[in-house]
Amino acid sequence: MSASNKLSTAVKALYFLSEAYPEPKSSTEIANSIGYNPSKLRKILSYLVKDNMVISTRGKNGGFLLARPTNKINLQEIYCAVEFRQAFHLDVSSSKNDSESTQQFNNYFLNLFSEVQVQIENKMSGIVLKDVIDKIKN
Amino acid sequence: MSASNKLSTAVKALYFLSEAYPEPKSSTEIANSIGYNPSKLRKILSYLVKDNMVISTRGKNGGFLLARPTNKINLQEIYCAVEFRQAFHLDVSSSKNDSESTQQFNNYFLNLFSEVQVQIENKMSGIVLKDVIDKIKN
DNA sequence: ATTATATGTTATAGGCAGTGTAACAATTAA
DNA sequence: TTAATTGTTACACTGCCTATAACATATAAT
Repeated sequence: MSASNKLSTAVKALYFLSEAYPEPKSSTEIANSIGYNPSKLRKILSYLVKDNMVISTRGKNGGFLLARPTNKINLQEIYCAVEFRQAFHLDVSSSKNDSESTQQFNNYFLNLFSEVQVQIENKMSGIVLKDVIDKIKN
Repeated sequence: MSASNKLSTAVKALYFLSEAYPEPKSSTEIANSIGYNPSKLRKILSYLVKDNMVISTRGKNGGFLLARPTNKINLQEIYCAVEFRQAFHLDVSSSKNDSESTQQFNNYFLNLFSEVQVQIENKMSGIVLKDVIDKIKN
């Protein structure tokens, strides 16, 4: 992948917000709790805001608030929000003057990897934030 | 992943060697054919030699030769030979002074991703070089 | 033996992405 | 009006991959 530091950071932040709910929390508070840089965290949280998983309010006493119950947010959604590349993405070097067979190999791997990508997406879609939280709490 | 330029390059080279068999081919010949740098290609081929998929002979009239029939080489084996990182590898930032819940989240994703990794390995193990060649030849 | 040729390995320079941090603009509640 | 907070941009640093060259090692042919 490189399986997304951003994904796990987002999940940790969402967990923190779910525990704090309904009190909004600042990026500094969250970052201190999960051991991350406030500025980078704001960037990640801004993606979650755009995809309606988190509500943000600026200004004094502002902060971030969970927008949905934890069983209405799945991992695939979080992943897509924070990471633009597919989890399992293709990286074959290709140019126009490749031979025909080279291009066919490239296409073969393109298809193979998109199949794998679908499997991963299905798996992650089936896991909601609540599942993860329940599991780590034992 | 980043799904391995090296993997597809190795497969292209193995295909070229299977067509040339039993005549050995030099890294320069192969590289020209598949559009790659001879020096980098030698590095990749050296891994295939170590894992007994290819035989190399140095010196005049030397070169590379396929060591096994194409139905006895699978994609997973090629991948492991040329790429050290797992196809789907974990990259969570962790340090000693992480909170307990942070560590639990890290472990959760570690497990999740290793499950996915097993799925990918199973899929790639089931595909032999011959399958790929047959498919690209239609 | 010598030579030509090929692999195997090391080195180097450049690019590109991710990281960690700071700084600033935009916004808003008090 | 002010203080606080998000949202965004910038920057230096690192690490990894790429592309290429150069050199050490080995070997078949002569």
